[in-house]
Amino acid sequence: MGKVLHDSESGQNLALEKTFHKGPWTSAEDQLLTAYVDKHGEGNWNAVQKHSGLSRCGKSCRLRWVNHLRPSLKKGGFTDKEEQRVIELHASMGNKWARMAAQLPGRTDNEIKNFWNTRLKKLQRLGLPIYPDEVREQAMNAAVQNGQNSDHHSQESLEPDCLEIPEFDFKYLQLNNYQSVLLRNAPMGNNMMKHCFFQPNNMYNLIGSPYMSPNRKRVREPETDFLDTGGYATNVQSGQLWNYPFVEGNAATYSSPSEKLELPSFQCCDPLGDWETQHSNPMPAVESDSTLVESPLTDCLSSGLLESVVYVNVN
DNA sequence: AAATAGCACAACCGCAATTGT
DNA sequence: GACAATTGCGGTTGTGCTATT
Repeated sequence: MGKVLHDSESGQNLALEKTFHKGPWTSAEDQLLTAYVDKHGEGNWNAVQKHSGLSRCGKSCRLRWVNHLRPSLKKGGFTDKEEQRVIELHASMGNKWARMAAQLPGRTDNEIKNFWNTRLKKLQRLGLPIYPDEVREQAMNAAVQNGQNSDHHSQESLEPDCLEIPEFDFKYLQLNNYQSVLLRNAPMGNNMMKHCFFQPNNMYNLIGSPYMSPNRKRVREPETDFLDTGGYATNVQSGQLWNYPFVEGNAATYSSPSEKLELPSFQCCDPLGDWETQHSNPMPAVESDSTLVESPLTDCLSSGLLESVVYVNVN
């Protein structure tokens, strides 16, 4: 890249201004950055280009180091255990990639984010639930317990700086009685019912956001776009407990101009009404990300948790 | 063989928080 | 306290590879 000319006010005097190289990193650049960090340590990233000869901005250097060059990074795909952990963490804290990465040694937020988004797309395309059955079961159990114990929202439990995340703690999940009844009374064979309930948005809206701390002020996106009715959400428009099918495939792309949902809401239907009716409606000829029905499980799926998700749906 | 879709990954961007002056 | 610089985070996009049609 090199340099770019910037017009001065008059447009006559052109000054050379340093710009930074973009795009994929070369091994030479990696070496320069690694050498710099070895010598000076992490941090002060804007000084890198000044002292190392790298023509990269500080942000880019930091990102490269954190995501690729750090010696502690784990290489290779996610193990089943790591997958499980990611799912649990996501169920617990949402799109808090950095926090999730802190719980997964050797993994970066970017890795986790990519993993999750890929997984999400895949599941959405298949019309499958985001969270495996066992995760949902745990959540439901916790929800039932919470129904008996209202002390789940203690100040202590909301302590923001408490980054220590329980193995899989759904104690923050809150369900009101109505939802609990719904869950308990859902027909056993009606997986759709359960799926609806534990789709991401719902899950998120069930969470008391314990990690969005008062101290840690970073509040970049609304925790929910739904009415907060005490730990769970209702659809603003319909007043129902369920979200309507969403249209865009990716969580990140599902947003209104003014506000963003943290997760996609591709939940199905009116749970109180005629799920059967809706479910029996002819579906669009072409399946898209906005298609919410469970599609025939003809796709070949990768091994691991995803398969288990498929399995529970088939049965 | 070419076109297309899906996937995995890398990197950039904008914004907000934090830190330094 | 105000401002600027730096850092960190999450969303998004681009690219290359592979599988499928």
